[in-house]
Parts: sequence; C-alpha cells; structure tokens
Amino acid sequence: MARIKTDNNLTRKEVIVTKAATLFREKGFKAASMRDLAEAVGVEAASLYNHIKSKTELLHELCFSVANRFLHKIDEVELEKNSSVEKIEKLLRFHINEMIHHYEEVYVSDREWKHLSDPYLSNFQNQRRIYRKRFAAIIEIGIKNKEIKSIDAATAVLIMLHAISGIESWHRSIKKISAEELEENMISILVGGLVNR
Amino acid sequence: MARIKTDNNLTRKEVIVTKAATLFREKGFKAASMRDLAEAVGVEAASLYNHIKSKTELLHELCFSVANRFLHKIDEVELEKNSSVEKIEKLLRFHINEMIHHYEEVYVSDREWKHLSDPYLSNFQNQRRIYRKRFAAIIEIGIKNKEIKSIDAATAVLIMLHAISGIESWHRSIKKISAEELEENMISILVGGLVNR
DNA sequence: ATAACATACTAACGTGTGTTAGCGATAAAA
DNA sequence: TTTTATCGCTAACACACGTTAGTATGTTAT
Repeated sequence: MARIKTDNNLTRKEVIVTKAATLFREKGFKAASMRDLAEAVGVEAASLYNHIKSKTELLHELCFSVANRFLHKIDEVELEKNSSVEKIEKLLRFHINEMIHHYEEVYVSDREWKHLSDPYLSNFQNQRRIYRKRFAAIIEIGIKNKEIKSIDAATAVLIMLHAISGIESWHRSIKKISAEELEENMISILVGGLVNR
Repeated sequence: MARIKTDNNLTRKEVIVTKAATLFREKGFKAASMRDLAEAVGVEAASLYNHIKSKTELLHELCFSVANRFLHKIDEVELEKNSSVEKIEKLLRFHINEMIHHYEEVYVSDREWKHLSDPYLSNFQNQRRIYRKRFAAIIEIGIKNKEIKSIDAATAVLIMLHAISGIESWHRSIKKISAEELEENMISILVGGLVNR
C-alpha cells in the first residue's frame, strides 16, 4: 500500500502543501487537479482528504504563510533605527531572498490569491493593502528627508514588488547568474532608481 | 432573438475576443467559462461557436496580437539613431502605454500564456525569448558606451518588464495618480536605476 | 496479541466544463 | 418576393472535476 513519505520530519500535510505549491505554480490553481496532486504525492486523490479539508485550504495555507512572513519582516524593519533607504534595501533583500529560496510558495501567493474565497479573500487583500501602505510610508519619509527623489511612493512600491516577482524568469532561465549576483544587480537598479543625487 | 451588438465597426468575433480579454483578466483563463463569456456578450454559449473555433483560439488571438505589437515596436526602435538610454526609454514608454490603454489584452497575454497549447505555446515562448534578447542587447551596448552602469543586462530586462506589469495594481487602485504622472514616475525610477552617474 | 488509531483504497456522487448537432429566425442578395 | 447565407437557439454529449462514504490495510500503544 502506498504511503506518503515524510522525510525531514515533515508532517504528511506539509508534504502535500509543498507539492501543491509546485503544482499550482506550474499549472495555476484552477488547472491543477487534485488527481494531479495525488499523483505527485504518490497516492490516490481521495486519500489526500485524510490530511486536508479541501483544495482551497491548500491555497489558504500557502498564501497566508507567505503573507505572514512579510508582515513579520516589516514589523522588524520599522523598529530599526536606520535611514529610509537602508530600511527599503533591507526589505528588498528580504523579498529577493524569499523569491529565490521559497520560489514556489511566494509565486503562488502572488499570482493565485484571486482564487481564494471570502472571508479569506478580503482578509488577504487587506493584508496586502496594509503592507504596501507601510512600505510606501517608509518611502515617503525618505522623500521628506531628501534621501529619496520626489516621486509617487505608491508607484515606487508597485515597481519594487513587481520587479522582484520577475525572479520567476530567472528561475526558469537556463543559464542563470548566481543568486548573489542577482541580488546585487536588483538592489543596484532598484535602489539606484530611488535615491536622490 | 438576441444578437451580438457590433458598434464601432467591429466584427462579432472582435466583440467576443474583447469581452474574453476582460473575463480572462478577471477570473483567469481556466476559471472563466464559455457560459460566463456568453453571458457577457449577451448570447447563449453555443452561439459563440458560430464565430470562433474554440476557447483556446481566443487566447491565441489575444497573446499573439499583443506580442506582434511589441515586436513591431522593437523593430522600429532598433533602427533609430539614438543612444541606448533613449532607445530603452522609448521602449519603456511604449510598454507603459500599452499597459495603460490596452490593459486587458496585455495583462492576459502576460499571465495566461501558459494555457496555450503547442505549437502556439512554443511559438509564443520563442517570441518572448527573442524579444528579451533584443532588449538586453540594447542595454549591453549602453553598458559598453558607459551610458549604463555595469549590470547584468538580462536581469535589467526582467526588472523593467515585470515592474511595468505592476500597472495592474494601478488600474485596480481606487485613488489613482494620472496616467501621465504614472508614466513619468516609472520612467524616472527605472531609467534612473540604469544610468551611470 | 489485541485494541485503537492513522492512513490508503475503491467506488461513486453531483456539478460544471467545452463543444457539437440540428433546427428556427433573421438579415442580405437575387 | 424569393433565395441564400448568417446567426442564435435548445438539447445534449462526453468528460474532468472536487469531494464523500464505506472499507481495508498498516502502525502504534497497551
């Protein structure tokens, strides 16, 4: 009888969620079927329901675990006694590293949250809105300090976050530069685009 | 008997494709059903097939019409006798305006092309790969000229293109800055991040 | 060894999907 | 006006989907 392997002291549910992330990224949430997922896990579709409540629950878990990581980070960064530019750089580096090392989850959370259903959907959208506002607030302080050039902060946030989601293409490309190079290049372009000179 | 309205000298097929773009953006290709589309058009689902061959055909048309516009533009820009930075700025402004004024199509082409099926899929991927190479080549010339700081060109392209796709958030936001402001802000940040100083 | 539990299986359900066939209605051409 | 082509309708198809019920197998604790 087939059994879900649980190496690295992961629960069976965690194994399923992880495989789901990969599948949702590859095919999209709607196009990825529970039968696909079952096959990836090495089990029959119905068996998954011994561990999870529904397909959407998988999406909840992915979206909110990612969102929480970012919220915790911005909590941390806001408390530091750094310049705005330093804070922004720290946030950007965190985003970049999340996108490099937790690619599947972050990508899914970014692109597939539309398929959440209320109340999770509104909740998630709220968290995102708030996160962006806090990010924008940091930028606005930098603008007042003349650290940062006079631009629309919301637009700047939008550029930063979406630019980083482009790491998707880096993952898919054949001949990649190293992760470190990628990080430095991105920081150079993004921070370089903000600062006053 | 219901009939598809064809104002502005559009064919009935064009009306369907346009509505499909909106629907695919809102729900995603997979989640948008032909019955949804039929309702949006004001007709029964089966009637759509008097005008189109299949659901995927709608996606083909959207993806390739967008891709062709960008390819034509880069053809044009490459021939001009401008500096690299000027060429890049021209391309970026084109991207931004496409994203502002042909939002639905461009967004769908960007996010839903995965659901194309071969041979369209490989074809589309190829066109994208080539487009990015040509964009990167312009940047590389700029780097050699010292117009542009020494960065990985492929990474720069990836940042630029994805940053622009963030205009999606601008469309969805409630209190928007004007389209002109948006364009200038984006150019300022993106070009500012590239140039040597 | 036995009881209790966790996990996987088979079978099937209701629903929604893209699409086709065939027939009436309408508009365009003769 | 008659003919012809265009367009929309109803009905139905085969299929894939998420999920449930009930049962068998394997694992852990007593």
